[in-house]
Amino acid sequence: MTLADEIRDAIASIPAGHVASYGDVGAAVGAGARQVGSTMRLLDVDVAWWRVVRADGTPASCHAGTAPELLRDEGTAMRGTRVDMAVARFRPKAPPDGAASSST
DNA sequence: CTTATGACGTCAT
DNA sequence: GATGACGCCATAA
Repeated sequence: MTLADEIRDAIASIPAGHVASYGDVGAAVGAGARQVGSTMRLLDVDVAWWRVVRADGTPASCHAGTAPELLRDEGTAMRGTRVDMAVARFRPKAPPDGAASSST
């Protein structure tokens, strides 16, 4: 099990109409915010990356132009071109004790 | 082993 | 509200 797998699982658990910040996903997998983004790009995970936005609701920099449209299509609460984190914010799960270690 | 980069986060200006 | 700067940790070379 690697960060990419943890990240993929965490993002896959995000319901339509909601989003999670890289920080939330990072915490859920026991990693940092940047690790989520960089690892995903490098691993090319096939997940709903558009449901993963920055802490302030701005879409990921590499999809900053397409994410808002995908989010609105799912009924995500939006604030202009950004996501209304006050409503659409979703936490994949609580910070596990084994995700960071991935021993088992 | 070290150096460099990054789909980020928060504070200061 | 937007931009600049530093810190964070994992991955690649």
